[in-house]
Amino acid sequence: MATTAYHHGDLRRALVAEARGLLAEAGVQGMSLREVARRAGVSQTAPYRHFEDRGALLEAVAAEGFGSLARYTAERAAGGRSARSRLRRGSLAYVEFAMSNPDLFRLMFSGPEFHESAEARASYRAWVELITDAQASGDLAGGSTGRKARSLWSLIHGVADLAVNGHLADEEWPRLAGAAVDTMLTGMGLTGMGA
Amino acid sequence: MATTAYHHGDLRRALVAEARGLLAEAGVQGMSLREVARRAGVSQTAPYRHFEDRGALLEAVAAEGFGSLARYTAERAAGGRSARSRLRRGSLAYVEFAMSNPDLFRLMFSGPEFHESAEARASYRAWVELITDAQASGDLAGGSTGRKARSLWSLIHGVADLAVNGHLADEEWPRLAGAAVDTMLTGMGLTGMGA
DNA sequence: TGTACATCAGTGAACGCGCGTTCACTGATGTAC
DNA sequence: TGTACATCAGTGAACGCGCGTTCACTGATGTAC
Repeated sequence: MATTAYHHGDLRRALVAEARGLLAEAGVQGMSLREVARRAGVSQTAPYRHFEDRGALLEAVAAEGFGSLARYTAERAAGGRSARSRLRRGSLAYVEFAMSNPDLFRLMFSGPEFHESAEARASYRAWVELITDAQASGDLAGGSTGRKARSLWSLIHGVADLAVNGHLADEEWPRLAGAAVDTMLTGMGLTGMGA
Repeated sequence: MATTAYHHGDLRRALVAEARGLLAEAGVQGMSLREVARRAGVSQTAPYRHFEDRGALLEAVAAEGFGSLARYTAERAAGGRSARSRLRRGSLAYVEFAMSNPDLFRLMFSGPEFHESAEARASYRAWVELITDAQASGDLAGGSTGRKARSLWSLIHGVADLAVNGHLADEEWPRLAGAAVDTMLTGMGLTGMGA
């Protein structure tokens, strides 16, 4: 069943996985449909059974990326004991994800066509939930939850994008991410300075 | 002199200008050396007299972009009457520039090879100067000027990148930019709330 | 002022490229009876 | 349980593509004497 020529079984998933790997190795340019097919052990035209064209495969990879990002940040944030700590940990995780998957991160945020997925929406919702959580605990003033979520997201996305593209030194971005998030939370009036 | 076949006179500059225009029309992918040459009214091989390869032309375009960005933000910031206002106006100008030149902005921040120019350094220095200015005026506490500059830059760069790639609604990013910068400045302890 | 020559800045033909995509096809699977 | 047939998921050859880049070249300019 694993190596039958016909009826691969889960080719769609396999193609997305190979595409993600190739993307990490060779960048968006290097992610060719033919090489992805080769790696999946399938003919060059087989992908067309599952994706309309190369762009559709890229969109699927981006969607999967948003899923991974949302899961990673949520998991890391959950380990914090205070609202501030959860926000800080989630933020740092976002940048770490970007630095670990630079080309995937670039793809995800390289145009409007890549964030029209349930996964992309979920990754935004993660920020809203962290803020809601901080407001519910009484550490953060209520109101304009969305605005606060987008402000924090913008900040940490900016750190991530600058770091990924080499504008911030390797030894600086972790400290900058923490300090900048702290500054912004303070500006929002967040109480409870505990780490 | 304008239309002599040989010895164009200022071909290098013309090529960068055409490349920037083509980039705006067709994106990075669409910016082909041959089309740039065609638009400059020159043979397809002429660009090689001035640029080692396509990548070198892209780098020149990015450098020019950083120059434009630095000039635009500095000019707009200079119109503010208080330190807070200058920081706010410079920030908004940064996002406006990105929204007016989305593909140029994407190119400029699409990899480490595009910010190794004097212009790129100057555009970062603009932030340092705005912060230094705010500290000198006594509105902002001294110390860690670079850290503060990079924090603010990260925030506004994040707003710009998210807006450019369609993650923020058209009617929201100007308000978000203003509000988020205000929040961060407040977190930094900036006094003088005047607009 | 004129001539010889080096240098500079273009030309235009040609190569090679892997790629995305279309096409008509065939082998494997599932279902109705 | 067997057979007929529809459907699904692959194959492999072929086309066309504009592109980046190399090459040997030629026309224009500047300078030494």
